Amino acid sequence: MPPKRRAEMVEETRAKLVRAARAAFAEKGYAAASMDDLTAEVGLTRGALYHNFGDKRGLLQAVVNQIDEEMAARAHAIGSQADSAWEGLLAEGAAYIEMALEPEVQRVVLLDGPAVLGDPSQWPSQNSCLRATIETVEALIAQGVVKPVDAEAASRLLNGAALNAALWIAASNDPRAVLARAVEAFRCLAAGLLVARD
Amino acid sequence: MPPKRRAEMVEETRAKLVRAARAAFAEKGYAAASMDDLTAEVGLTRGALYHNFGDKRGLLQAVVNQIDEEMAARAHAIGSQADSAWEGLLAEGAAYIEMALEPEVQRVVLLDGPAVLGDPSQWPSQNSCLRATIETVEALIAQGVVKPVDAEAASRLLNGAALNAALWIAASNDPRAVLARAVEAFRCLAAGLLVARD
DNA sequence: CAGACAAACATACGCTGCGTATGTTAGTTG
DNA sequence: CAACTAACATACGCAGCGTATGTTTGTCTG
Repeated sequence: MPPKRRAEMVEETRAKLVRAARAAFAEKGYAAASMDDLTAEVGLTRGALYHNFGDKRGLLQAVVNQIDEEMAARAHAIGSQADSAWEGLLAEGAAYIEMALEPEVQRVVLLDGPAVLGDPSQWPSQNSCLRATIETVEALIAQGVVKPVDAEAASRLLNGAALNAALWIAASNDPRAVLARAVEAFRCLAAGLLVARD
Repeated sequence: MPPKRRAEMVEETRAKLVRAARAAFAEKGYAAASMDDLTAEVGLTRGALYHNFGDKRGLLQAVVNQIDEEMAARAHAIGSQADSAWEGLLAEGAAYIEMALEPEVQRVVLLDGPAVLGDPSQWPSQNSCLRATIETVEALIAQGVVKPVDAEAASRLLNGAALNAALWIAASNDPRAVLARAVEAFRCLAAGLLVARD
């Protein structure tokens, strides 16, 4: 094993802290997660935490950024393999809803994130999911598939709808059934963006 | 002044606590609001709080219920004076977006509420706003104006879209301008529920 | 290559704040 | 009017965050 450089050690420490925080925040929620327990689980102390991330919020920010980027990557991968750009948008929305079913996403990104860090669109990660949706909508407008609406406004509402659907599904007794209802309603609403039909 | 009955005193105490909590939660957020300061402002101590509401969460629940009911009443009043049921739904949505601009609603009901109390639809207040929207949608379906979609699913997504729009607006530099963009996009999405157009 | 310097943590401390256990007062009932 | 209880206030313990202060280990320079 080659001797570890300083930078590598730091990166490893940060990664360990973020990994532990991800699990703790998802399981207990931000407020109930103890920084002492968190750091001890990976053989560190709070000293490492406050050195690397400033404070508890800083750690949450790092966790949120990581998850958010993973979500955007997954959503984009799913959306890009659809037959048409329009179907891509719908698939992207459905994927977003499904991802939000994971406790990590739900608890950390959708519930505690906004409450502790404020409006998601102001986050450093710039809410990757939102940006991806905006680009897709803009492309659809350019293709003449979607009406020349405000792409950002439409994307934000679409994402908001998907987000709320996810909360609904997660709290339900029969997630699979509710998921189907939510996706159907999502497709229906999104159709409002299309140019005249029939 | 007639001698105050015991029940009246209790009701007055509860009202004072809820009023103080509303202000404190809206201004500082749930986590940063101190129960000591809160109660002292209305000449009480934490003893009164834990006796009447059980714990800090209980107080938040009471505050949320109160605001939620006020919102539903306002939205219903606005929606019911529209020319048609369809315009009523749109007006209701717009009203919901506008109400969410108030710090009280935004901070307490939309951010801290879900994070601390969990999914809003599981709240004792049953999320009055959602119920109102569902009823409106069901009526529109019965009238043949809206496609026979899942009323609950559609209502939840509509509300979610409005909610997200509100967060966006509140964080923007030019709320009035963004409000207009959001309402326009909302009308556009909602149109997806209509039966065939043109 | 030795000494200085700073980064990367660990340790120790204080303070805030929640919840609870225990008092105290005032109203209600038999 | 005496016993009882609801409605608070007071007092205490404890967890947890942030910070101030050590300590070690790498890195850089003359």
